[in-house]
Parts: sequence; structure tokens; C-alpha cells
Amino acid sequence: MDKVREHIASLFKLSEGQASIFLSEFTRKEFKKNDIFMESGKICNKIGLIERGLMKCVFNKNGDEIIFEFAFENNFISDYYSFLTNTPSAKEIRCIEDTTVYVITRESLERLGRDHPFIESMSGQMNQMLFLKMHDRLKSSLLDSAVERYIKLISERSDLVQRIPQYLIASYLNIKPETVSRIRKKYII
Amino acid sequence: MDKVREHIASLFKLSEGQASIFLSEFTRKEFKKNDIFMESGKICNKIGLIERGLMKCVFNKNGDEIIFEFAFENNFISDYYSFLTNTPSAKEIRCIEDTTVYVITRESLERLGRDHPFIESMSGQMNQMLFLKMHDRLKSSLLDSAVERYIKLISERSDLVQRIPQYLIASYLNIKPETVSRIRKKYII
DNA sequence: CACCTTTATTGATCAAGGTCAACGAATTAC
DNA sequence: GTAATTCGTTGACCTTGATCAATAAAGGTG
Repeated sequence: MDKVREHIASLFKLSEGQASIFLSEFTRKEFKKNDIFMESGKICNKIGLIERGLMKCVFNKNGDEIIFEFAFENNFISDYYSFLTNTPSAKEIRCIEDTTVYVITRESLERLGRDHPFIESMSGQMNQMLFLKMHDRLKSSLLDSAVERYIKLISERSDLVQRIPQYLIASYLNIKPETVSRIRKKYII
Repeated sequence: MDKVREHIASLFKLSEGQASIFLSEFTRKEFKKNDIFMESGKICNKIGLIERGLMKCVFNKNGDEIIFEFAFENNFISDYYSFLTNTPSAKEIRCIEDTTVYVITRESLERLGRDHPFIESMSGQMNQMLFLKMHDRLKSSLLDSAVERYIKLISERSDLVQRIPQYLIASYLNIKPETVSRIRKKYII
């Protein structure tokens, strides 16, 4: 858990002690490839923090999946929208690889927040990071073509591209695998 | 300013006193239709709160504008992305109607934040509201067709639709005015 | 190693929405 | 009231990316 703690401490500018307090309420869980971490339709009452492995968070659009996000080592994974609004999740979270994840429940987090003011500030920072991230993606979806989105992704997220099959990358970019293949043929290699 | 104060107090669950403190640092400004509130390319160092009127916040995509958002009575108006990240704004904010707006600068807000802890919590709430809003729009842009986006908008934001010319609605939905016209012909009237 | 499943590529065709141009209605300006 | 913009509608055509189908390549599994 040390690497995760270090990462969290630096991300939220926490002391070692604070990071330890925060992580003390997490429980380690193991998932196999294709296991479901969170079912669609339920209110999301937990937040995961991935030690090892890879998950995807997907919408279902009349039968086929549209990837909302990926999460791997040191990333949080949750439907934070459902978590905040207390509404049933429109997303499913599933493992793409065998994954080890530390999990905290809503209750534990709230209890922690009552005892430790720094948790409140973490949640503020989290909201801000998520706003910025959503903004970036919305902007890209408003302004960029499929080609531009793909080119940006492979230059900015080569970590993802290396690790994730092309048809999942396509889904994340909201384009079809065939189109990705054609873009690659035309612009790369 | 009373209506605005009331609105802010209820939105952030502030006491009358807190709302007054918050608003004390705002300066009233008047703009005419077509006046620019914030130029593209500059770091956004202010937040407006509209008392009367209507503004649009737009991206420029090779010459033509794509509307990021509208703001009117009781709404905040800013490029909060630029504000938070301290990076030059990719958006321009311009008045669609004559507009009266209360404006606070970054420095004033920071000063206020140092003296009054409740301001910190307001900013946390603001980040959360913006995350949720961005999330909704991203989701819609991932899952919905032009027709679905338009139908949703007219049912959910009839206030906007009544007040804003069709070509601006089109731009907000990231579709062309001709397409809106065709959607209306096919599904409405 | 041979088989089976999953993933990627390619071609042919299709659909959604964009582009361009013309026209008409509505506003605004003089 | 007439001219001049601005805005909305319509038609013809075009582009992007989706769909469908076939095939090839890669990875797993017995």
C-alpha cells in the first residue's frame, strides 16, 4: 500500500500522517478479470483506489458499451456522480485485468470527515479535479473530430494506449473500432 | 441586489449575514448588448453574478462560435476553468442582451476567503455543481443524438429556448441551425 | 501444436448531420 | 414606409463516421 499512500499524499498535499488516516478506512479487495466492481442501476456507495490492475467504467447505450473512463494503478475508481447525487448509477464498473483495489464506503468516509477536517478539503480538491477533467473532455467532444481526438489521446495518454485494446480505446473516444483502424492507417505507421 | 442575495443564500445555504459578506466585494457593472465581458486569450480573473440580462460564453472553432454556456439572472458567469487553472481562456464571454452584473475579482475573493472560512466551503460546493453539470453534458454528448439533445433541451430548459434565438440554441447543442430547423419540422409543430 | 476465441483490418454501403445557396419572414434602421 | 440586416426554412448535395460482412492476425487453452 506504500506506493498508493505516497501517491495520495502528493496528489492532495497531505502529510504522511494524514495519508495514513485517510487510507486506514480502506479495505483491500481482489478482483479477477471481468469481475464487476459496481453494478449499473445501484447507488454507488463506495470509492476504490487501485493498487494494481485496470478497470473500465462504462455506459450502456442500447446494448453496446461506451467507455466513460479507465482507471489503473493509483487511480480512484467510482461512479462519483452517483455517489454525490445519491442516484442510481447509469454506469457499470468492471475489471479489464486482475485488479487489487482498496475500497472505502460512504459511511466510513463520512465518519472520517467528521473527525478530520482535512478530509473536507480533499473532497473539495477532488471535485475541482473532476470538474477540470470533465471540462476537458466536454471541450474536446465539442471541438475535435474523431481524428483529432485519437491523435490527442495517443500523444497524451500513451500509457493507456499501450495497455488497452484498440476497440476499448475506440469506445472511450466514442468512435467505432473500424474507424480507429482507418485513422491509424491514414495517419500513423 | 436583494433578489441575487436571496438566490445565493439559498443556493449555498448561507445565512443572510454570510450572503451579505460574500456580496460586499462585488462591484456592479453595466454592459450593452454585444459588449464583451471577458476576452479570449486572457486569464480569467473575475466572476460575474448577473442581476439582469443574458450572456453567452463561447469557444471559437476556426472562425465560428460554439456556445459553451448561457448565463442570465442569478447565474454566475466566468471562465471558471481559466480562473482555477490560471491559464489563458479559450472562451469569450459576450452579452446577448443589455446586462447588469456584479463582479468580484480573484484578489477580492481570495482576501474574503482568508477572512471567512465559509467561502472555502462555497468554493467546494461550486466545484461540485460544476462537476455535475459538466458530467451531465458530457454524458449527453456521448449518448444522445442531435434530435435527442434538442428534445431534452426544449423540455428541460424552456426558459432558455424562449429567450434565445434558434441559431444560438443550435450552437449550444453543437448542431447547425439548418439541422435544428429540420428537427423542429419533423418532431414539433 | 492445433483449435478456438478475440481483436484488427479492409471493402462496400448507409445514415446523420454538415455545407452551400436561395428565399422569405421578421426586425431594425433610416 | 422603405431599405437593410438578421434569422429561419427549404432543397440539393457532400462528408464523416457508422454499419455490415468477410478475412486476417493474435492470443489463449486443451
